[in-house]
Parts: sequence; structure tokens; C-alpha cells
Amino acid sequence: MSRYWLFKSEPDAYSFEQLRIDGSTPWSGVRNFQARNNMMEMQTGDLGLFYHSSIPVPAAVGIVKVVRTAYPDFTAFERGGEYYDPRSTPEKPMWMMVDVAYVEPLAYPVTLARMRDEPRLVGMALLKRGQRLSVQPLTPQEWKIVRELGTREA
DNA sequence: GCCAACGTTGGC
DNA sequence: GCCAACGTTGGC
Repeated sequence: MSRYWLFKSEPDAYSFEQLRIDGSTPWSGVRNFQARNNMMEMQTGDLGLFYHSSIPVPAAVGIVKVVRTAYPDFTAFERGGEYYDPRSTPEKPMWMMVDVAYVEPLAYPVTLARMRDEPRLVGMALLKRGQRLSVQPLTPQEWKIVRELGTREA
């Protein structure tokens, strides 16, 4: 049973455009247990939304696909690196990541404001007050609705 | 095991 | 730049 996900990224750090150029990328640097656990549930072929956060108009901008299931996040092993965490070792990794691949952009980015305005999306994790989870599950309905919104102008 | 302090996220 | 919300840390 394939599932749907939402991947948050600050475009200044890593943008959907960069993913288009790279083709695929390890989703490294996640240091939150809930987000990690979500990644550990992913299967290859699962689809997701790529969401740009911390910008003037936050929005879901594209579609991605999981192309490799969870494996140890090597950035946790990089001494001196931004994501180094000595509690995680190759023998006993604490942090995991998946690989995600570029699929296609949404014809029209679906802004956070537009999602908030959509009654059928009430209940979506992203819209909950104070939520900060960088990797979130989407229900099939939420996936379908956002994709549909992305096919037409607001 | 509790919980206050702290750091980070992210919309506004 | 502000600050509410929340996860994590660490003293006890």
C-alpha cells in the first residue's frame, strides 16, 4: 500500500529547482524523531509534495518520489559538519534518511494560504497550529486535493 | 520520571 | 525581526 508524504524545505537551503537539477537527493539532516520515524515507514514509489517553507509565500511546489528506503544519515557521522551528532555511529545509527527523486512541478504552486482556505483540507497536519514537523504523512484525500488545486489557478 | 529551561521552527 | 509553539535536554 503506497502512501503519501510532505517534505518541507527552505528553498535557500535546498529548493525544488535544485532537486530538478540533481534528479534525486538524500533527504539528510533530519534531526527529529517523528520525522525520522515517518521516513522509516516510506517505501520506494511513495509519492510526496515538496513544500517550500520560511519564505514570504510558503507553498507546495512540486511532486517527488521516494526512490530509496531509509538508511543511515551519513551527515550525522561528519565530525565538524553542521549535522554531526556523536550519538549516531555507523554501527548504531540514530538518524536515517531516504532518497527522493524529482517527478514534476505543480502547474500552479499551492500556497499555504490556499490550503487554509480549502475546507476539505481542514485537519491536514501542515495546517495545524504550531506544527513544525519537516516530514509529514498525507492522507490519500489530502494528496488528491492538493494535486487537483495545483492544476488550476487560485 | 518530572518539568523548567533552552533552542529551533516557521508564519506573520 | 518577533514570538508562539513545541521538541529536547538535563538537573533533581
